[in-house]
Amino acid sequence: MSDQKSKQPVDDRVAEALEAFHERLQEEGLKSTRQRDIIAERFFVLDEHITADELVEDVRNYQPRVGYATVYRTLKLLVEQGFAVPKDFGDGQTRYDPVHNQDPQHDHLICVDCRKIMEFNDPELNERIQAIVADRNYTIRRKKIELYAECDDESCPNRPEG
Amino acid sequence: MSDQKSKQPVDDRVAEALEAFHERLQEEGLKSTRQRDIIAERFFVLDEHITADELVEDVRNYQPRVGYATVYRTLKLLVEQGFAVPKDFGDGQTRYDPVHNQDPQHDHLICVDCRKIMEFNDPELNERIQAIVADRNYTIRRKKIELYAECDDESCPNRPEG
DNA sequence: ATGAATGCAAAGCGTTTGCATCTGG
DNA sequence: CCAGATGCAAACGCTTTGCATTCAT
Repeated sequence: MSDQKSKQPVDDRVAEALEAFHERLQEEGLKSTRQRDIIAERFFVLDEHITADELVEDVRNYQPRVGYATVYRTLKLLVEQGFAVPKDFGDGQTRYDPVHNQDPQHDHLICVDCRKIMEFNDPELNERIQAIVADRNYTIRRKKIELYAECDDESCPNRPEG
Repeated sequence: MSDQKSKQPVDDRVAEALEAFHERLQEEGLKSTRQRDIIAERFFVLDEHITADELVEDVRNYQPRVGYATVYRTLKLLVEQGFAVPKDFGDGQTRYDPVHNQDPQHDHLICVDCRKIMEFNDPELNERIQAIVADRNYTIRRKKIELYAECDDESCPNRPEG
């Protein structure tokens, strides 16, 4: 029922990601600004399927005057540099997942009723995918797997509909 | 006028789909109008990963004054009634796939360089997915699987590199 | 100091909606 | 007839961009 991601020290993971991000900025000759750092840090801390909107709101707790443009630009940067992956679950806004060195490519199981998003990582599934791609002489870059289903949570408003 | 993609009787499949669509309209007390019929027919005929925009352009060959609103509304109707599935490949616009009774749920392999979209259907993959969902006491409704990879086509740009 | 980053507002883009007008059952 | 469908334009929500200002290096 409950699904915890890991007991690893989250702060360490965040710090590691931030350090790598900062390194990359230097390598690229880009600047490390206050808002950029905060946005990246909060992005790694939140660690959810965050929308730009949610991130703006959160970051404004630390940097009240931050603009959407800056957050979008930073998200774009994070994606370009491989620290984030954009996801689309069909609700009109793009969500972003941080890419941790450890947990590389998880997939998603989404309840069609309550919209709860559960992550999973299934090695057998990944093997099969690898085989499918290799059979066709492709070289895989990334995958997007979303399973839409009904969960059996009591709190799920399984509305019958008309 | 030369755009057949299989040797199967495409016309039959289209006719079948149209008939089913028409039936459904009657069941729902909805009307069968000229533009609605054309849009649905062209949608089934094109049978690609069509965007609303492309469909409008195509339909205007038959119904010049058709508006985006009508096409979007018809696509929405097709989705609601189970004749179409919206897909998002991350390029900013929604694409639609017709749902044929036969070929139920195919997945996609997309070249990150030339954007070519290849369909596939892998029973083993489907089995594993079924297991993943069942293990968590979910009931699957639909899935979205997109594999982004580099193809080895000669016509594919961006091929070599470092 | 100087080019990059920010914030604001305005523009873009795909999609949806309000409304007056048509049309099919 | 009359609810439902259409076409147009305007509205919408998310995302991007132009530009003057600010800031890191």
